[in-house]
Amino acid sequence: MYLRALIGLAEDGTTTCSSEELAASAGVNSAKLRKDLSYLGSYGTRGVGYDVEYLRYQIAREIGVTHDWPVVIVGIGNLGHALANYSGFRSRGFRVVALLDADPSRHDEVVAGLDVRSFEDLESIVTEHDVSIGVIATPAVASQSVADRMVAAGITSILNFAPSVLSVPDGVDVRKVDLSIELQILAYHEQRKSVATGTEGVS
Amino acid sequence: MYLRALIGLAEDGTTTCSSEELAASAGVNSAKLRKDLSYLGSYGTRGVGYDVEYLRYQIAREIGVTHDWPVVIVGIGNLGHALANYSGFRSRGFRVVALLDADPSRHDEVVAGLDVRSFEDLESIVTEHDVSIGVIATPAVASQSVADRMVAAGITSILNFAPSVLSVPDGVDVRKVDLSIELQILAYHEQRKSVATGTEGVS
DNA sequence: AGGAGTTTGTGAACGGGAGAACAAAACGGC
DNA sequence: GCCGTTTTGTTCTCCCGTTCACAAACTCCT
Ligand SMILES: NC(=O)c1ccc[n+]([C@@H]2O[C@H](COP(=O)([O-])OP(=O)(O)OC[C@H]3O[C@@H](n4cnc5c(N)ncnc54)[C@H](O)[C@@H]3O)[C@@H](O)[C@H]2O)c1
Ligand SMILES: NC(=O)c1ccc[n+]([C@@H]2O[C@H](COP(=O)([O-])OP(=O)(O)OC[C@H]3O[C@@H](n4cnc5c(N)ncnc54)[C@H](O)[C@@H]3O)[C@@H](O)[C@H]2O)c1
Repeated sequence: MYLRALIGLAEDGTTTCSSEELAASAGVNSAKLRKDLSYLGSYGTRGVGYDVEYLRYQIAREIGVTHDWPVVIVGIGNLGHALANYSGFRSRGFRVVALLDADPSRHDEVVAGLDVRSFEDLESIVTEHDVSIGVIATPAVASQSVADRMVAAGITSILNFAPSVLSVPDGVDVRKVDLSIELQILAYHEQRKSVATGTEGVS
Repeated sequence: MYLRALIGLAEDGTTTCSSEELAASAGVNSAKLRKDLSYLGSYGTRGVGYDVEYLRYQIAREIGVTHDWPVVIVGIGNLGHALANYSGFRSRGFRVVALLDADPSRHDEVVAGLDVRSFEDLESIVTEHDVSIGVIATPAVASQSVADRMVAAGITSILNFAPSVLSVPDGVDVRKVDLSIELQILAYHEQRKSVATGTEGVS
């Protein structure tokens, strides 16, 4: 988030910023920001602040987005299409190298300039492009088997959009994005608001 | 997540489960599960476990998904289409009542059985359907102005997919889903793996 | 009826993130 | 060259979520 805020500041022509300004752009407390940055090193100047371009590079280097990461997306349905068409990944250091789907009727399609290919091609694509990050956008029932194949093919980081709990060997990272849960959390707070005001009490 | 795990167990015909089983389904520690459930009440039976159907209802009641929540989606581009077409929201207690977009050329379209309507209709739709939850799937530059309009119209919970920091009045909840950040976190861990093994050291 | 075996609910310990506060360091003016 | 001002880097404290561990409670078998 700090990296994104710095890119925004750089685009606005800002060359230097204080922890206070940067924290405001990122939506956090300035003490937290300074502490977070201190884990990377002492890249600021006391009395002055941080050099936007310099700090931007240091953070990018630390999180490993100085070079592009190849990514494969499996499951080119509603969500897979959106992800494939999303330009933001490219500009943030990720390059979608392949779109895979188990349904042969999808293999004719070209999405975002890429052929949708057979899931069977996973291993060869991973080897060819040295892919370590995979995105799962299949239905929940298929997600575990897709994850297993990914791991066997050599992928060691998985972003899972299916509402499922994946089990993977040690050394493989999984992050889950669960949109229904996000809405449910909002609904929970909404309900508490209405109960508090008595607008919509549930018997 | 517990609710989802319970629904899965119920579909499998399980009528009773222990904290250990349910925790495994949800991917958490069993002590944590028991403590979490204890905040809702004592719905288990010692020596036996939890009644799946009963606990399912109790959790659903607590988080407020016993009745449907109306939702509006603003920004019917790549992501908005996917969200509108997603059937999982409906089955988890959410009903998309309107799709809004600022671009008039999109207003002809019908997505998932709903007309794409003008963003100007926001206020009347919110009032008519008593909507309290809004989803923002517009570009980042538009997200703050969309959020402001939503809040003015009476929406008090926002799910934001744009990579932006929204500022809203007290009493309004915002949750942010940031897919690029998720990938960056995976890339960071990937980089650390390669540095550790010396495969891909960065000078 | 009573004891063995299970499983929940919860008190206590632990760990870590977040914020307040302040010393150290850099800059600028004179 | 020195002092006041600004802002970072870091320490200390607080608070909250997670986990362990165990007593209480329930079932089943004899
Ligand atoms: N669409 C959304 O906005 C949305 C929102 C939240 C969560 N999700 C989740 O994301 C996942 C995808 O959603 P969707 O709406 O795109 O579904 P979808 O049905 O439109 O697409 C799923 C795609 O996966 C492919 N597939 C199925 N099994 C496969 C396998 N074993 N290997 C490879 N490909 C396979 C199908 O052919 C299909 O093209 C689901 O798990 C869903 O719950 C989607
Ligand atoms: N597509 C993805 O998979 C993806 C992934 C991560 C994040 N995002 C984020 O989600 C957002 C949407 O992404 P997208 O790919 O769907 O973009 P998109 O450009 O395809 O769609 C954006 C839509 O918003 C509409 N819009 C613009 N300004 C508006 C306004 N003021 N009011 C109402 N509607 C307005 C546009 O007409 C367009 O239809 C972006 O912020 C993007 O960064 C998308």
